[in-house]
Amino acid sequence: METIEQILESKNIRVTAMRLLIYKFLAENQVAATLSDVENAFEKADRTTLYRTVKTFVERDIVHQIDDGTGIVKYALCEQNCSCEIETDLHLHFHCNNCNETVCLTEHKIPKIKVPDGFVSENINLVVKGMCDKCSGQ
Amino acid sequence: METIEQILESKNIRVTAMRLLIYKFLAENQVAATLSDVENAFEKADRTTLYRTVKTFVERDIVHQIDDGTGIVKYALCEQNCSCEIETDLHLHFHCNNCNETVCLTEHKIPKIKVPDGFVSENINLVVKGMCDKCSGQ
DNA sequence: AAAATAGATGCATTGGAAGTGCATTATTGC
DNA sequence: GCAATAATGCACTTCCAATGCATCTATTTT
Ligand SMILES: [Mn+2]
Ligand SMILES: [Mn+2]
Ligand SMILES: [Zn+2]
Ligand SMILES: [Zn+2]
Repeated sequence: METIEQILESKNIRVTAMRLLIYKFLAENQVAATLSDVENAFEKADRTTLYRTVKTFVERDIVHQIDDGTGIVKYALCEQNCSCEIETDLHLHFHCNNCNETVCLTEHKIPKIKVPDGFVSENINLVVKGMCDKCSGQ
Repeated sequence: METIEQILESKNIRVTAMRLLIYKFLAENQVAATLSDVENAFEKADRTTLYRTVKTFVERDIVHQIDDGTGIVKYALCEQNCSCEIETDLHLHFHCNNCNETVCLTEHKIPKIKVPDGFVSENINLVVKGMCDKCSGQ
């Protein structure tokens, strides 16, 4: 079991108090978080610091960015050993139109998608919208 | 062959000069257009009018809104008889990371996607990112 | 240890895009 | 033509992303 410190260091991210806190926040959160969510969790911290911290995490592939169609970017921790590139890392995301929460369905990989001749697929974003388990009442 | 006037009227959209122009612009455009694209095409028109015209088109299901992950909404005409809802209308979109253009791949329908128990799928957004045919050099 | 360097954080400000309230103009139905 | 209704235009607001620069902190070098 790697500690958070080790995870950060393995990605050449300097360990700071703030970064540890933000990492923990994302780790404890079951749903993808917006920057505002992070802000609300750390009211004393500066918005820019939070913004840049999360951005660093994304650049170093320990957090992935989710575009669920709401127009507001959401963030979630990557799985261990995720490279954020290989096809096997691509999972689908579910956005609940009722509670507005977005979750990673990491077990649900994205199926092979055919594209026309001449097009080269490098990445795939798949978002399913509807009613989440909590909101559908079962 | 329906005229544009007939298409608008069939969806209870009043025919105005501006709306005809915007419709034609979208029809001639092979790639999905941002609001800025529309603005640039009609510099004399007011931004709000363009915004609300496109919005009306979306609400009446003659234009669909595309969220390709760039953070900027894009618009494209729906196909004839599109309801924007039925599963058979859902096609995939391709976003080129090189030229930044997004195109509808209307022939490529979105495959069935399984979601976990309790989740109810109502809509699916599938965007493939990579290199388009023009940019890949073939 | 002190100095030098690099990196992180905080504050102020900017920019872009979406959205709205309200006055004016055009269109429609009578 | 007149009244009602819808479309358009202008001004303004809100929201989030992003950046320049000063300051503080940690690391490295001497
Ligand atoms: Mn995810
Ligand atoms: Mn499309
Ligand atoms: Zn929900
Ligand atoms: Zn291209």
